[in-house]
Amino acid sequence: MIQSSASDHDFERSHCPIANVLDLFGDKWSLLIIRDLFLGKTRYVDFAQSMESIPSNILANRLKRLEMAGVVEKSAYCHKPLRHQYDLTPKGRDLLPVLEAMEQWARKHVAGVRVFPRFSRE
Amino acid sequence: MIQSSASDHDFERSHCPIANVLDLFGDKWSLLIIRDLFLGKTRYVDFAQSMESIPSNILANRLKRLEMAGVVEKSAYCHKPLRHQYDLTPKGRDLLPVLEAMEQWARKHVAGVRVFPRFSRE
DNA sequence: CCGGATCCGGTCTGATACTG
DNA sequence: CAGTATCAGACCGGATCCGG
Repeated sequence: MIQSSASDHDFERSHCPIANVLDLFGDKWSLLIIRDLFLGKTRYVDFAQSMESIPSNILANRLKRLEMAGVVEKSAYCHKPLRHQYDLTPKGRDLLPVLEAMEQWARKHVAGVRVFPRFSRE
Repeated sequence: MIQSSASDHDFERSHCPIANVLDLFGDKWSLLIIRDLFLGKTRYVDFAQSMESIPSNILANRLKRLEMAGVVEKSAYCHKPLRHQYDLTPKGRDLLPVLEAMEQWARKHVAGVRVFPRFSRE
């Protein structure tokens, strides 16, 4: 029997917590959007202008994904003309330790990084 | 002049710590390999068999990238036949807080995750 | 102008096959 | 065992276009 049964590798993607996180945020942009949300940005253009110009289709796609994942919430803050804003949900705010850990690592190991004006912790 | 000068967006990819980390590990597999290294795996086949079969070319590519980034070290543990092993460098071991933060988040927010037998903290 | 949607070329991913 | 080769298809990034 060459095919292994499910029991002999315990950390499939679906069961491993790290893999679960990476399935949601394992790309170059998602966590940068989360970072910008922590830094107080809320509107589409704010994200688009920050972080050396993320392509607009990628931005729209990621915002949708983050919204579906329940870490970002979209709401209208103006109806005429229609304008939206994006905010972190509690689930999204719980990602702060991940960003902080990354920031610490980069501060220690990557030369020339610029330190944040501290994430607004709430 | 349509092209904007470099000075008007402060958090370019090259200066933002988060972006720096994501440039190195911002994909679905790299941090899973790091995780496996923390869990004590050292050989190519160990990685290949873990994490629901990562394609072998991707694995080879990521190992090379991680090595070039200085977080993983490759050495021969046997010369006849030639066998290699991979180990975390101190720089790589400093990624533990990132993995822990992700694990915590998944444990809280993703259903059905299986908890690690605690990363071997050294 | 704002918030995307669409199109398109190019790069990267992933599955499998193959080699030393 | 430890990768490399190949190749189709997914995804990315840049530009442009469109409705409000």
